Amino acid sequence: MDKALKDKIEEFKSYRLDKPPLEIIEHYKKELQAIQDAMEIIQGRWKMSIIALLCNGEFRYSELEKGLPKISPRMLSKELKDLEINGLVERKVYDSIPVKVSYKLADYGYTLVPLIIELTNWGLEHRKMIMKR
Amino acid sequence: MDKALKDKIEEFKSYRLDKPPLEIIEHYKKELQAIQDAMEIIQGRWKMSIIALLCNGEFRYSELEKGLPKISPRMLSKELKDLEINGLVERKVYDSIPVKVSYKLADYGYTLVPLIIELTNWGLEHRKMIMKR
DNA sequence: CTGAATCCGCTCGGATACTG
DNA sequence: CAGTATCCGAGCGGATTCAG
Repeated sequence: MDKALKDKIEEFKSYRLDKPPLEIIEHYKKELQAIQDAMEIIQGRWKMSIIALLCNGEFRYSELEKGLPKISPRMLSKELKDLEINGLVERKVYDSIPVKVSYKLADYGYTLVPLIIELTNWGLEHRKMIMKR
Repeated sequence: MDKALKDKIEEFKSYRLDKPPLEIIEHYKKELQAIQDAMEIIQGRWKMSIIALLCNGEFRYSELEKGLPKISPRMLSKELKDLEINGLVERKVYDSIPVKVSYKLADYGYTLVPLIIELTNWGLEHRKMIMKR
């Protein structure tokens, strides 16, 4: 682990509440609830991947299938529906033949961008770490 | 939605790759993989909550149970084991009577702090949004 | 092309009881 | 106190087939 990271970790540790455990639990209740709320939305193997793709533009159903090579149509359609219900994704149907459907991030979906960025960064670093071992 | 947020969203949109979908998929492959790696680790209803608590100090098993009122002992012990295997959490046993076991974040666990922060922020905002509706 | 329908195994996660 | 053991249901998620 390099020094910059070690410093960073020390900085993080300094954020700690530094109280008896039961007091921490009491003071931290609201934040903990927030985390559980957030996790409920982004739960599932595919949701964040779909959102991350859509951060970069508009995609058709079949394009999303290409971007997520291992997803089954059942899952893709289910996850998209979930995301639409939660107001994160917008679905648009073009009345052409054959039918064309495109998905894009709703404005509300863009509020997840900072999270996506952190997730990506951590995932990249994590992979590096695993490779080293 | 307030103006500051709208501006933020516009800023995010400007990050977009702005290429044909299939090219985006190609260029974005590595990041997408990173997201899936990360999600695999933090997957599950309780993992991030446990890590978030441990960001604030050291907790005993029974204290964690108090902090996560709805978790069953089976889940708590399983999730803690997962986190330990992934090098995120450290487990320490004190040979007293009765036995005392404490859990704390490993250094590697602290690398998740930025993610926790974003998750918390988004969860708090999301809750506000839901309330308004 | 964009899914919906069906079937099925597996794991997640809860409830309860029990142990060193 | 810190878990383990056992049982169970619900839903995740894959594979395949079919429809508009």
